Amino acid sequence: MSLNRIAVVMSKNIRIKDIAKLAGVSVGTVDRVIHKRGQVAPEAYNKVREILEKTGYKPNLIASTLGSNKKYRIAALIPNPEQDEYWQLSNEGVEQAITEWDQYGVKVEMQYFDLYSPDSFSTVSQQVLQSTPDGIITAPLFYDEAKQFFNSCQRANIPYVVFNNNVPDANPITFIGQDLYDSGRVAAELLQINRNESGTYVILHVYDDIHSSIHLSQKEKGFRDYFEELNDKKYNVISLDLNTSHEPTLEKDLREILAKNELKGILVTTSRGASIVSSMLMKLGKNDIRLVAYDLLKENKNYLKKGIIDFLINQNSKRQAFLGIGQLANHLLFHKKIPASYLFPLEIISRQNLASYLQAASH
Amino acid sequence: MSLNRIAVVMSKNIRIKDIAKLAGVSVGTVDRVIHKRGQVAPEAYNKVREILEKTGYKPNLIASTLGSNKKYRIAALIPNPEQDEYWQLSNEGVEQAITEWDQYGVKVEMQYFDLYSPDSFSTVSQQVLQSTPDGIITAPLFYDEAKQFFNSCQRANIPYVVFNNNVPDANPITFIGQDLYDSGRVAAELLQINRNESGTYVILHVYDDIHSSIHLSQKEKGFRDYFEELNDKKYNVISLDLNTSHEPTLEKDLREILAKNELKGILVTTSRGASIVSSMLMKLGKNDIRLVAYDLLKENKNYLKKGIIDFLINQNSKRQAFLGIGQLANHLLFHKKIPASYLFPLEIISRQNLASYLQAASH
DNA sequence: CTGAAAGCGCTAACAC
DNA sequence: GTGTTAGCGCTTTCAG
Repeated sequence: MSLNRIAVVMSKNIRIKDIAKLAGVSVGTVDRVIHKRGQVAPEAYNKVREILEKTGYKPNLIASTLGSNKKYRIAALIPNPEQDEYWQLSNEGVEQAITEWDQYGVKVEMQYFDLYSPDSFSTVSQQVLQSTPDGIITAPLFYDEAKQFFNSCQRANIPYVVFNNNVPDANPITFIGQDLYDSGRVAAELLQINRNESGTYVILHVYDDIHSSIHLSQKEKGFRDYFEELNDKKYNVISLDLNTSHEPTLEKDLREILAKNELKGILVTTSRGASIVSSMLMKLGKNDIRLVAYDLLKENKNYLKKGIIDFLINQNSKRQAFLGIGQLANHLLFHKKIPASYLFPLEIISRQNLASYLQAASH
Repeated sequence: MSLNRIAVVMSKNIRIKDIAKLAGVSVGTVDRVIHKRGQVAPEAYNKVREILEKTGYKPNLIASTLGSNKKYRIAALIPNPEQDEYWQLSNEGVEQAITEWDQYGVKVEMQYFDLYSPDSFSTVSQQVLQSTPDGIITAPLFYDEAKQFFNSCQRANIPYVVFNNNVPDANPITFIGQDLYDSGRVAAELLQINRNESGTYVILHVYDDIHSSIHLSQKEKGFRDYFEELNDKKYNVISLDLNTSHEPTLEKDLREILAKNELKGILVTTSRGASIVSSMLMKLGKNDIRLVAYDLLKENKNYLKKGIIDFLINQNSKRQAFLGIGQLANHLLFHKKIPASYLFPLEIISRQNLASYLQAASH
């Protein structure tokens, strides 16, 4: 019975058993060559490889996971969701992933660190390492501490995925996030489009913290480049850091900025910075100033509906976390090839398409 | 040994075997009550149900599919992809689904009908029925023919999902598409925003075919409502049908329309209608007219990059088809509850975020 | 270095 | 009605 004959007769998927028979060895040996585990005589090895090629054998992943009956533990190292609504969304993504992957024997343990404390990150990351998970997902907010953590992971041979923002030389199995430079460009476009009058456009980093500076400066670069490429002197771009959490100070600073007559548009780079800017704009009755901000936070959605915020750019941290865990699980469970990075589209949300996004998020 | 005790001791997932032991029956019986197959004594039935509840039993889908070793055939009844790039995208979605679901024993057979021929749809749909697939996915472009087809499906007890556009009383297991009314509103907003000068906004149905009229009129309604709600006489909205495929006629008509001085913005409702409008705008050097169109067709992407098209609204027909098959497969394989409709977000694509979408589409 | 065999959790045919 | 059992395709011990 020739190979061809077989291929024709049983167009059914070919099994390890079939390979074994064709190669004149046992399933055990075939398994050994497929997974490179254990020693196999060169002769047998070559024969099996050959048949594997010829038949185009594709392992049945379902049977594989069932057979190995392995349980995997993934550690999710993220900022405390109670500190910030943006991170609450990430947390929801993790929770969604937990239910999704539970049936495959993948458990996800959440580990929260203090959003504002590098030390907290270090401490918790140590704990994570000590628990020797099979995989890790994290958002590396603090450069130095993250770097050290990743080194430890590499030494311990634990695969990790990075989401939200990347850091140089992180070398995760995959990075999940957005192109922040383009994000800044999109924001600029939304503010400027159709607006041919001269005027000032300001980019505000509200509640900015040192750790996110790289993050935000990329947005700023995109924002500035967009206007520069227009090559039109009538557009004036300025950027401001309002990195205090003292509300009165913030309000005072903002009041000054917003008072400028020639102010045409504002981009707030931090997702939770948008609400205070919105409320000030509302108080001052400035209806002709365009406002672009980030993410579907509760307040942001409200100000979008009211028409104070004109556009939101969705960073989709929920899906980022969900997908990150999915990638990790696929890597662990099915040994799937994972792309080095998965960049999310820059979703533009206005009052008109908000509902469509909210609804889609619920599935 | 109390239930509690067990829950604590083995936080491992509970198996059918465990249920059987706890209920004092065999796995066969448990299986019968879970799947309502075969007769079970009321007593046993209740006991098992009770244990099922108490333990919160979740079937292991992996084992389930492996054990049942069933093969499913899904028929995808879509327009010939060679006739239209939009449908080519759907076709790609189907192909993607094929590789995705192959390992689960789900085969998808594509059946093409002529995009412009209701009769072709009828003929092909007959063939599909005769092949008695386990599930069907289709885009019901022709109302009467689709209606009849769905009736037949119901009689044959074949589950079907509808995507792209819905028709009244289709009653699919799920509908996958977009909110077209909101789609029109989004388009209007993108044309009008920041533009405070008075002027005319036109909605063009290019190459419109009778069959898609409901489809397009919903977009038109959204478009008109947006402007009406602005309640400002300075905006003038008109709509035009250019339902000929005779290019010279089309060009002549277009030239007339575009010549109007007060024309500020155009929405082209059909995805492939955008390119001719774009090329005319370019030829006439009309740079101050805003253009909004649909979908990431090759030409549309080019005109977007060139700045002729300002925004594209992405209908994502590729993902629609992919997801539709996914829903069907989940229904067949895992008996998962499927939402009655899955509405896609209205994605706004500009020159600035185009790359982010193209890249995301490749994963 | 290799083969045999016992699982993984669920399904479904079969016997009683 | 119900229990038993042989698979599904792959993994992983355990002899030899």
